[in-house]
Amino acid sequence: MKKQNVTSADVARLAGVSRSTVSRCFKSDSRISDVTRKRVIEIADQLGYQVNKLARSMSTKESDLVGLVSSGLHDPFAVILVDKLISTLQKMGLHPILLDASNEKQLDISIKKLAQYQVKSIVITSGSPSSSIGAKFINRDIPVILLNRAGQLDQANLINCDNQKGAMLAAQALIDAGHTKLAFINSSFSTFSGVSRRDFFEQTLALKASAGDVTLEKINVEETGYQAGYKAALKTLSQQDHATGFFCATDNIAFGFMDAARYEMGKKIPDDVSVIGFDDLPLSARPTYDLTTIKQCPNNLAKAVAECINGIDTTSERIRKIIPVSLIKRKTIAAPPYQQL
Amino acid sequence: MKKQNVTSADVARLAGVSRSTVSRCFKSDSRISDVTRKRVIEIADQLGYQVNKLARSMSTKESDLVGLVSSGLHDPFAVILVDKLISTLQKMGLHPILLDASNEKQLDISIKKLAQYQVKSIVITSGSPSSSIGAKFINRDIPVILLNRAGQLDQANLINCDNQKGAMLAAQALIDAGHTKLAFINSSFSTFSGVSRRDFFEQTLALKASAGDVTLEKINVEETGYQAGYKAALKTLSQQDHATGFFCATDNIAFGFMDAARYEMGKKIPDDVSVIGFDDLPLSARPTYDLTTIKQCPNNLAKAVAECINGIDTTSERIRKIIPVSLIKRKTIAAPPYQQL
DNA sequence: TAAATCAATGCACACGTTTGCTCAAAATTT
DNA sequence: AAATTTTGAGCAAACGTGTGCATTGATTTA
Repeated sequence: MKKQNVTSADVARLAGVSRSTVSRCFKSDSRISDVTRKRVIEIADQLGYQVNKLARSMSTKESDLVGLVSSGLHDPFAVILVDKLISTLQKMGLHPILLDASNEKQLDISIKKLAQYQVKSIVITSGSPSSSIGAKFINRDIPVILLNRAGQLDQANLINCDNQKGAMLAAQALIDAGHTKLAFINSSFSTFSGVSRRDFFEQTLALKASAGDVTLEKINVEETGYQAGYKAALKTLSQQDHATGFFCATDNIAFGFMDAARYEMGKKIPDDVSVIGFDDLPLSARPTYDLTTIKQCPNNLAKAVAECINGIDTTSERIRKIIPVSLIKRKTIAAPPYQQL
Repeated sequence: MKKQNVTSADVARLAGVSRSTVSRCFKSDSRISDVTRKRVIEIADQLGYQVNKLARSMSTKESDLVGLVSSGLHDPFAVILVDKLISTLQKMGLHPILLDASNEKQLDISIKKLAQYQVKSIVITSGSPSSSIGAKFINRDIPVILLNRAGQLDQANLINCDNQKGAMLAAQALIDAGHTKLAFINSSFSTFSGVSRRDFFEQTLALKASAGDVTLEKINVEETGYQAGYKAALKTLSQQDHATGFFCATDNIAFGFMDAARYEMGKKIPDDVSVIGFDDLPLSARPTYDLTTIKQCPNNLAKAVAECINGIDTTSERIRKIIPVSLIKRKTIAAPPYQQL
């Protein structure tokens, strides 16, 4: 009992023109007299006619559809990023099909289907899809954009926030405050961003260490996000001679760390321990945490993706883009406590 | 320089069969000899052939695409809900196209495009799209599902959490603790859920009020979410004889309320004021808040949507579904302080 | 005024599937 | 062995649109 779709033929008949003319009325470039166009559009509206994009795509071999794969919306920064991505794409007239990558098996199936929809491009945010899957897309000439994610794929376009600069700023901030016993907190299921930050952090310290001596403890916990930070605090702060300056791979981890430090271990922040995060989530600015952190701007990341998608047609070059970060000073870093005489 | 798509004709040629046969090999129902099917599929795999869903949809007039409109991912509960929706739909072999409804104008355009993609159904989560838009879809026989949202549209399918029960439980909890001066906190840009909870809260109190006397203050603030709660606390707690039992329309509002109450107004929770929220966000269980709240289960909501989408083919009846809620007792409700002798 | 240019529109094929109908061969029944 | 049913597979039309080419009438140029 489905109502028959109203098609271009219908409006053509009513307008007394050919289907071609109707078709051209809905594209900007074609030369159609203003008077005809106006009449046709009017009749189309009246009939409730809508272009069938599926048919159009088939004919033009182009599509407004974009695949957007994210490993669930559990990580708060991922949420903000996806949100920005969606609205940015929408403004460009592109339509994202979302894919959940939490379940690797499901993902494998679904990602294939994405190709079946002839998506214009596929953007993979930090998460777990195996690189072999991305390769499949490249085989079919569907451009792949890796966002804040490892770049195993040679042919993919890469967009990353400046983890190196961020890690450097974090190191600098802790050292400037006088800390010498530092630690890096992360989940052992960490994403590319996490290990990248750790490596650059370590690297920066190695440079500084020549001046004074600075120790670095690398802590990985078999949890993710908030829970990882929580567990990490329990573990490390119970030790006799624990570190005093903590760089958490993400703000979310920092929240867990702070909560456990305060409520379970009775530590004061920043009096007893200093903490710095990465992301600058909205929650970080709230009085509960007031977290000093490295800000990466989702807007700029989204903008870069947009430019990348548009640019892909024109250039065959793979794009490599680094998005700047900055230090946001709040209230979780202070001088280390006066400990041993 | 686009690589030519490999089509069913290509695999047909190589397999020495007709296109029809290839087509039927990828559908379950048709009668094709096992040996042919196996050979065809093998060749298809080898060629990297993928069904072109656009073409298929055009032929079958069916689509795996589903429109999912949400007013941005700012509200934390919305995020969880959307997340569950995406993974649930994915499991069903459906592909959600996400639409951001924050910007009403953009939305109007984008939602039209959704129809152009011949979506199987469109689900609108709590948010702002005008009801007239929904009506457009119904005109085109695209089923509309309203999720936690007002049901102005007669022909739409409705799925809501049990706001009535929730409000009742909240009222009961506060009254049982001994509170008589109650308040309801909400954003003045509130969604349907918010006003619904308020109305049921008031209604429940009216019943109780016959027994003892209970006052209700309704507070609306010109902010949203966390900020609304924050401002509300500043405003109401500065008054001489303020309420002691607060029902916040959402957990997120409750967080703002608690933060302001504690850090700006110097109140202790639950010693000075009691708070109850709605949603049961993960954050509510953390020690920072440990918020007593009404839990609504995103899983069940998503499941209901799934069933609804599936059921729509078979029955022409509009679906009305209420999803149960429950009270989660934590640490933000206690007896009111001993105030006036 | 004849020739050349141009603007507006129609024709018909292409895009990649699905599916009702047809048909031949094989299998089964009488 | 003849008649019937079943099985496997091909033909061709349909889905709704875009677009190169052809056509026609109007306008400009020589």
